[in-house]
Amino acid sequence: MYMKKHLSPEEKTNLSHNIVLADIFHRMASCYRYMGPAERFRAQTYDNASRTMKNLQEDVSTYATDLRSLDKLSGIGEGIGKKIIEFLETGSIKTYEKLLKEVPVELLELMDINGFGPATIKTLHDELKINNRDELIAAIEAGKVEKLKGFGPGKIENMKRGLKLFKESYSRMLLPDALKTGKDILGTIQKIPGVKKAELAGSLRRRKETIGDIDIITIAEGKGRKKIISKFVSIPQCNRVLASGETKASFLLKRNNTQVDIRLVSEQEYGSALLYFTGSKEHNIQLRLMAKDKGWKLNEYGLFDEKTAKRLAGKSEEELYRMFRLQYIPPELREMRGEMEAAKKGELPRLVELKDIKGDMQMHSTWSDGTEDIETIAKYILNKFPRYEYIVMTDHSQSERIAGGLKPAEFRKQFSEIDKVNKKTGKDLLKKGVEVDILADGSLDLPDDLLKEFDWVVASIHSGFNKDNTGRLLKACEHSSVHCIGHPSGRMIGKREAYPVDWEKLFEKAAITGTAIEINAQPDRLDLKDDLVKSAIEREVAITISTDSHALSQFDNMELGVAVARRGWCTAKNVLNTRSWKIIEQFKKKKKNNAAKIL
DNA sequence: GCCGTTTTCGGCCCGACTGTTTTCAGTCG
Repeated sequence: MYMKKHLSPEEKTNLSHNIVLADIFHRMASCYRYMGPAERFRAQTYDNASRTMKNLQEDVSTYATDLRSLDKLSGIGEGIGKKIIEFLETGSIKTYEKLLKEVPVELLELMDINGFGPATIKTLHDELKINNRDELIAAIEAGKVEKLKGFGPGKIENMKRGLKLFKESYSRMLLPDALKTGKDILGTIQKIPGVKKAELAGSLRRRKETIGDIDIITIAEGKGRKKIISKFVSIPQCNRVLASGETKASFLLKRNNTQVDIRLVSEQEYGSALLYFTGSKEHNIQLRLMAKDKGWKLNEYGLFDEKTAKRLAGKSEEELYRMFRLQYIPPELREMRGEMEAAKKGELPRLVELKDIKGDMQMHSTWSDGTEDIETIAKYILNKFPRYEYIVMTDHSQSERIAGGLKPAEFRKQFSEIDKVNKKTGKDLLKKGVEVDILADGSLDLPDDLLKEFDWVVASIHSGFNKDNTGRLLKACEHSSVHCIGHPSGRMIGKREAYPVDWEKLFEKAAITGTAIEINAQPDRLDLKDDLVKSAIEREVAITISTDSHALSQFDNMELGVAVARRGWCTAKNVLNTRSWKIIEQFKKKKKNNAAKIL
């Protein structure tokens, strides 16, 4: 029996058991799904267990004192509980190893691509002996697939699209995964004796939505460097060493073979190294051109006079930007989207920060498809996010049957539940909201008289992506009770492309009607994306940042939403939920008046 | 494999959409 009572702080912050188990259970689910309809319920069970693992607050080993405590977790019973314990004790699961012999793992990965289900993959495997992506691509090109029954041109087109998206996202991690991994490695490295300072650089520091590799800059002087490098490449997360020299090391991570590059620099060089390795490449090229123009030279070691080779700057990024007579440019803006010009004029925005956020504008409870009840959520927020003044409960409306969407009468019941919890906690934290479906014709999924009763109405498209989405969204904006458009583009990063929308028209309409546009902070959505956020606020559209949480652990995703807002040049002023609820009430009032004028 | 004021068996969200068909299978959420 796995017995562990006390965990070191290091173990507590290491979440990788959860991530690995979530991955294994997901693959087991795919195996069972592949085996056919008879196993579909087992498959679903494993997918549930996978989700539970992903959403756990603490490492699963803290729960795994015995089977009974594991059993309390939702979707974990005797069978899966035993497998978790087996994994913690031995590092593997026999049933899983056995399944992998029956179903090639590469086939399972195909199942994660949009348009590929178990039946499609089984046919491809059985009829054409296809085992992986490359063989599938070859078979499509050779015209073999189109000869199969049920594989018409439309389906093949769809498959090609899915494959293309998959290929693009294949080698990149989603931002939150990369952040977690990066911080984990950073923590390990900071503990190595002789490391004075260490910081994440690269696209991770710029908070791009997907991350290819992890860059870390560290300060370490002189003699001890060699020793430090050898410690670097022997940290437990390291799988294979690619390079290991005097000033830098590269290795692949055990978990997913992501590359990690580490640079050692002196204190004098730190700022220029950080600047250089943070990028973007285009931003750096621009800076180097400016340096050259002034008779200087800029590289990762510092800023130098070209003739005398005298060091002019390099200790900090601030110092370097000052030399160029530029405002300090935050990493999120270094994408050559006008930041140089703005910094020259001193017109860079003061970007919104996580601490500015006063509330969360979208979340789901057990009333629809969330995992926690309203009271649990309220208490959690009061404890974990004491600075929040309000959170808006926005369960699904009736059309979203699969997500347990609520009928009008049920929303009214939920209203009194919300009142009850607010009374009980003595705080006016919870607001009555809804994520109402925008139907195919642009009408809403709930009657107008009910919509008027909500404190906050988010309108979202969930189906019928090939309809006139622009028209539907414009119509939703024109509705006097709609305060915000939820996950406006409908994209799922690496899985589903955004549906086509005429963004100019939408932003114009949102600005005129006074409808807010959401930045949805779900890791695979990050929707609206950064460049569109920038064009939205240029047209003076109000932005909200929401986690769209379905579990307690997801409230932390606010950090990601704020990162997108920052990459989209948002100040606190652009973001509605940096304001008090009183101001939001004023926003709503204006919206109502505007909509009345238009209609 | 999980779950249980229909509890140890027998269910397990179910409708929309798409592309293939010409009444349906597969996929998605």
